[in-house]
Amino acid sequence: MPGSAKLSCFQFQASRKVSCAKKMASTTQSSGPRVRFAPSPTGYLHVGGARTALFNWLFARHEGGTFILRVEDTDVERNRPELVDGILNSLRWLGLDWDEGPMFQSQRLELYRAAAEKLLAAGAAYLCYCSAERYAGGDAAEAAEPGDAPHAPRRVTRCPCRDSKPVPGDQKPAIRFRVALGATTAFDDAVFGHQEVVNEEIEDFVLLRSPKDPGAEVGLPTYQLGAVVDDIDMRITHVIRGADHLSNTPKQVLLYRALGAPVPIFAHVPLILGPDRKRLSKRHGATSVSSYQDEGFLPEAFRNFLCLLGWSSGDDSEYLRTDELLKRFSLAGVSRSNAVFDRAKLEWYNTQYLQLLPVDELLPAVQGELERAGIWRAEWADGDREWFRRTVDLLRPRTRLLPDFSHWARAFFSDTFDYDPQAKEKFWKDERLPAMLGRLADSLAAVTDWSHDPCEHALRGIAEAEGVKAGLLINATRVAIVGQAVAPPLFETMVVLGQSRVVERLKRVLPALAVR
RNA sequence: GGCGAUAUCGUCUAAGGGUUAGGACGUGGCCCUCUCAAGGCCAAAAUCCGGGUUCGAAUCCCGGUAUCGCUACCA
Repeated sequence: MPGSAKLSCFQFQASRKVSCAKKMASTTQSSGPRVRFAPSPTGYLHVGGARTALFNWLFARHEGGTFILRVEDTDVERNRPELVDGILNSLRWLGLDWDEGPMFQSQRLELYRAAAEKLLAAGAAYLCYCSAERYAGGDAAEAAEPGDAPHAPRRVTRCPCRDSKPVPGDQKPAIRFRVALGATTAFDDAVFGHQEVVNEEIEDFVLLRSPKDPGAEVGLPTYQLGAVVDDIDMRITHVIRGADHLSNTPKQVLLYRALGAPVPIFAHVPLILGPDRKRLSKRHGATSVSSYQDEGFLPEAFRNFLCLLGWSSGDDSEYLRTDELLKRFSLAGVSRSNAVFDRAKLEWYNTQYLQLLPVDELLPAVQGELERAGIWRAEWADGDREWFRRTVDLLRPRTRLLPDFSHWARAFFSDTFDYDPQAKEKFWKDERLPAMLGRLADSLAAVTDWSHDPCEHALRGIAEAEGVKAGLLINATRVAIVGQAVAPPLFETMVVLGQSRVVERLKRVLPALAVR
């Protein structure tokens, strides 16, 4: 059996790597748990992956451990290296910072090959010359059209190469793990509890693929080998990942044992589903983190929402800021059943954060949005910062997503804005309005102390003189100065816009009104 | 087909043998009001089915069903 001699290779590798990665922070080496997030660059970071990353990150931070990032890019067919940056950016946007990595499996191939060779030498693995088709044996029916050809019950197929001395065929061999029969494999999952399977149910899974490249001696590692070898090498103590791996875990437990390494603690987290309770996929619309970023969600809101999908603090808290999350997070709170991704609730979280966040924390996000819209002005960052702050504060109870600041609230930041036809239709009906608004413009122009009450007095005075309800004039004025039916209370809006702008916009609108 | 996992309002979840089964989103109503939000109040809304164990079961056990996952030289 492989002893500590086998392990020493990994220990050496591990310590070398760590000392390299940590050469700057050489002071206090954390002794807490070590966890990792290991995406593969076959797409953008999707919400399921993001939540897995979040749980890992929360666990690491809560426990004072280390969060490691590893890119699992061993599938050359589906791999898209250019996607890595996007994944890293999404993690950064979510505020999930990592302590080590990103490591790339494609750059660590020798490690996996060495491990496979050792297993081979120890008899824990064997060479398999079968093509994938031949290995699958009589199971070709599986590829047939669904609906017909019911499956024949079968046990896991064992490759003929396993026992007989294999005859090399025309293709180079893959290396398969030799699952020991007549035993069971068990582990305790931190979320799903004790798991046990009889080894007969575990197929002799591939460790190293047969080389595609005619020149290559050995092939690329499969997920099972790569993940286990790396988790050993990186001294991962807790493997927190999606529940789709629960059924694979016994294979990995077998691998840890065969490699003479301690088995980490596994914690599988339930999957995220679409509204139809199918696994969340593109069919359900936006599934990538970046698309939510683009839509104008706040990362903290998104994080809060994601965290409460499949995890509960145990009490009734819904609104949990990051420090609160960090304080409370534990694997014990992770649910065992899959959760439906509920966009409406996500939006609710966003409105909550838009309103409850200290304004100053919101300003950079709003600035970013205005920049995107091309209406940001540099003076709002320094001289007029207080004005900007007040305006954002005034607007935010009515915002749901960041683009609201540059869409319906555009008139607060720019002099070029559109008038909503429905708003005009609704509030510019009365034929007395042109005259009243003209008078209001004059009256407002004469105000000396431009603030809430004088504005209100001016308007109500005119409404009274004309014998109309103040509301009529208020609503018409709102449309005139911001182009929208939806906006903050009128007199606060006036104060924020400033006297000259309000008067100018009222006058500008008069001709159009008179025509009606 | 085999193996595994899961099952509480439409959705996210709380209640680890004794509660009128709680909260949140969403939905409906009312209040507030200058539009629209926000906010406040109220309402409807659930223990998958069947057996056990127990004085007592959402909770423990068994069976069924449904759903999800794995069953790849994907991860």
